[in-house]
Amino acid sequence: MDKIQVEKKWNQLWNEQKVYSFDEKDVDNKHYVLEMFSYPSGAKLHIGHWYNYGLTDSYARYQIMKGKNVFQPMGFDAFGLPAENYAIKTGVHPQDSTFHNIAVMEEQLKNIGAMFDWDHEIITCSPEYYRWTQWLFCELYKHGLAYRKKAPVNWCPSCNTVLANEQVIDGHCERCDSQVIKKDLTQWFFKITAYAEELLNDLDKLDWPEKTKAMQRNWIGKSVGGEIVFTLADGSESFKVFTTRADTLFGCTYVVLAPEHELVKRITTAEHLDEVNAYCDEVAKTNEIERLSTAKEKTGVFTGAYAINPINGEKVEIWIGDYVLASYGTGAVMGVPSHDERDYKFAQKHGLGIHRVIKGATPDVDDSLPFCEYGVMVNSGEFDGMTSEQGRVAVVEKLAEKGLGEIKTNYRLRDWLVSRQRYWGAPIPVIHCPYCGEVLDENLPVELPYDVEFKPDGTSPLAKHEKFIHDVTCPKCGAKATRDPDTLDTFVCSSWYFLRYPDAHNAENPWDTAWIDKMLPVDKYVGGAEHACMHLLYARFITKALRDMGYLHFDEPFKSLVHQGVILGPDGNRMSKSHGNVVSPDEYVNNYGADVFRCYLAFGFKYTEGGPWSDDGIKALNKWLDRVERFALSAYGDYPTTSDFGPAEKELNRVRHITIKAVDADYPEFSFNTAVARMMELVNAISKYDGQKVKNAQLYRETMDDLLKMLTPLAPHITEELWHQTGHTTSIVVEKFPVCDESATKASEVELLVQFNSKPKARITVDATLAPAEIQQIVLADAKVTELLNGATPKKVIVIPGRLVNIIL
RNA sequence: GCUGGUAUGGCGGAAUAGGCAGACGCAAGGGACUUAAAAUCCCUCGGUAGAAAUAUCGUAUCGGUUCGACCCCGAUUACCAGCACCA
Repeated sequence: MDKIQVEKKWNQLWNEQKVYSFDEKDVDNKHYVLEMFSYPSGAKLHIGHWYNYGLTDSYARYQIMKGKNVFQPMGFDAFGLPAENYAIKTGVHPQDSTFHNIAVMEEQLKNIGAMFDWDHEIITCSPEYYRWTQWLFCELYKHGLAYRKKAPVNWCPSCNTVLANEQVIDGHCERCDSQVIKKDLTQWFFKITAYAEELLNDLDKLDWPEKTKAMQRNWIGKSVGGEIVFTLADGSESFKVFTTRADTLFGCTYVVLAPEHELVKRITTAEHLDEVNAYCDEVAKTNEIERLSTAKEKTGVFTGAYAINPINGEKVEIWIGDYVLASYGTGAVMGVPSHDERDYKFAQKHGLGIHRVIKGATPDVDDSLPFCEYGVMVNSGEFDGMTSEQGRVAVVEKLAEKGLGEIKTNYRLRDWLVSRQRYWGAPIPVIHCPYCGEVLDENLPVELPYDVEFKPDGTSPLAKHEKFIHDVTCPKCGAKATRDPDTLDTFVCSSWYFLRYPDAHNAENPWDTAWIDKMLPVDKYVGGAEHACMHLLYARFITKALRDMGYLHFDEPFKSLVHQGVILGPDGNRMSKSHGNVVSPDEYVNNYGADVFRCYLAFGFKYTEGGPWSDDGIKALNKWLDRVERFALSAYGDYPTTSDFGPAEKELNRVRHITIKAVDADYPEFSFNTAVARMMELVNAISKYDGQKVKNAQLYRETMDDLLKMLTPLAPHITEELWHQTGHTTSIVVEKFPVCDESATKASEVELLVQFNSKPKARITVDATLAPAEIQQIVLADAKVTELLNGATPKKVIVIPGRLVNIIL
């Protein structure tokens, strides 16, 4: 068969007849399968697209055959920096290049032969979509979850533009390689931290890869400790430190404030002023990457001021040091050199005191300093003898009595910075009024103007657009006002797209609540692991926020998640232009067809692992599919038939049903490689019996039908062609998956391994239905076994029916 | 450093629940068919010893539990990924 022609033919027919469109009436039986949508780049589909979309489609096709009403939409995450950079370089407008790329990519995606429901397609850069992204922003704002504050951002001094975190590679600009600096700008944030606790707790409910859940837990970084109040020695002011080790408080010999701490300016003594100012200036200049480097020496300077340790009244020096982060906890820490690695180094360098207050709980614990484990409190007054676990609570509680401490939970998670000084994104729907301040513009969409200039001069094209920025009045008071010049992070667009798909053409609302309550959550979500702490976390947050606003009534967007592995270049490195190891699927698809290519991706890798690309096996899959074709045609050809059902027929039938059982278990697990292997075994069995021993054409044909059905999720075009060539008139796509006949899978006799002291010694074939006691009797009576026993009496006999008999002497 | 993961032939990878390690395929070697090639079909294919039957070793390393361990437990090593001065 000419696979390329066949694929064209069926693809077209399926699309015309909408063989597999979602049935909205049968929503109770829905199965929402979603692949992460992609950015419409100018390049063609790469192997990763095929791997994700092709094989997830196989999963979806399997679910259809199992009777599920599958919803599998597709769309484009179409805003983003590459199109804008392309515009700066070539002058081609992002809107033009993006829609062109989308048209090209749609065609390519259709070639895969996936059953995407294009009627529900969404494109995030179209005003019909982004008006609702802007609506989302407004809703978050109204509910206190969007706010503006001054914050440091990544700034490339050479490109004169703000960079996203992902564009900063080891502290350098990914485009021009110059060092990125920090710049303070007023930015919009989403208050994801309000959901930190729920985002953490609900992970337990999810059928997600453990490593992804672990990454999110890590990212959220919950830490339970205490806030402790230190008062200045002169009694004028106080400040708090956060610690998880209040049990070490008696060992505190100094405190350190972040250089940005608001107290620094007021408490520094005249004598130390120059030094402190110089240090703060220096810190402001160093970039964040350098500052956060663990390798860097712990620097700091003394402010000249003193504070009182509230637990014992001791006077301790107040230092500033750049290893203390202003943005975490209280921006101040206590220094306990005896029980903290960093504090120890800091104290040694600056000649600060070291008092041991924790002893190892057992004598054999290493007593060298710093001792950072939990132990038993010593030199701690009334707390002596308490364990660290008890003490870290007891000390805070004691202080709480005097109002000098409280139990406190901190999270590492920060609020989500969503402003971008870019053009190609959804405009932030806010108007700045000189009288009313920031005011939402709810006349949506706030459309991106088309006629903008792309110059890398540091100002976003939007900010320079006179009409967009200034031709606006305040919705509240009507005064002349200005628009917010920034656009939203593209992750905002992708944080809710799965909610829009089921109701993609709703012009009045972002969605119908009753409808998406039925359609969601997504039953199977498939995409790359690199989104663990970005998209997957944002989407969960937005879902929970919308739930609390009443727009939907479920807690989590993605019930079950699978990460496809990464297909690497043949050299084992990630495919990239700079490595020169990019393999294009086109050549293979053009030579062998989409089905062969998909089958090879299925067979050659463990799906969740991926691995280096190698095309050694692709010919083998081509050959194998040809083989399937030959057998299918021979079964339905001029085949001599009888109604015999002898041993050969029984055996073929057995393999057939074992295969059905195995493949039926493999597909839902994304275990495509073993599914193919099992089907190859069935073909081998057919080959073994074909035309020689099996004379029963009905069995042969039924077996062949089952094989084609099992194979159709992976090779839909070829199997559809064979299905029709063998006289069927329905579409195989909507056939039911074969059902395993358990009774047929059992052989009447089994070969058991006989072991002596766990070493294999003999093989005995017995009736498969025998009970262990009967097996033991037969085995011990066997001639070979009696010979090997040589008169000895076994101490013990272990019988595993269907497997082995182990005789212990 | 922390967290998670991985480690099985020449290669990609199997192994339900602790029960015959290496399924399935690739590569390699041999053979049939053919003038020849392609295609197809058959056989061999973890190491060592042996003509063979067979013996023996073997799932990163070391140890343990068990009649029996790729699988469970303890320690170690290497690699991959994410986070990384989070007090």
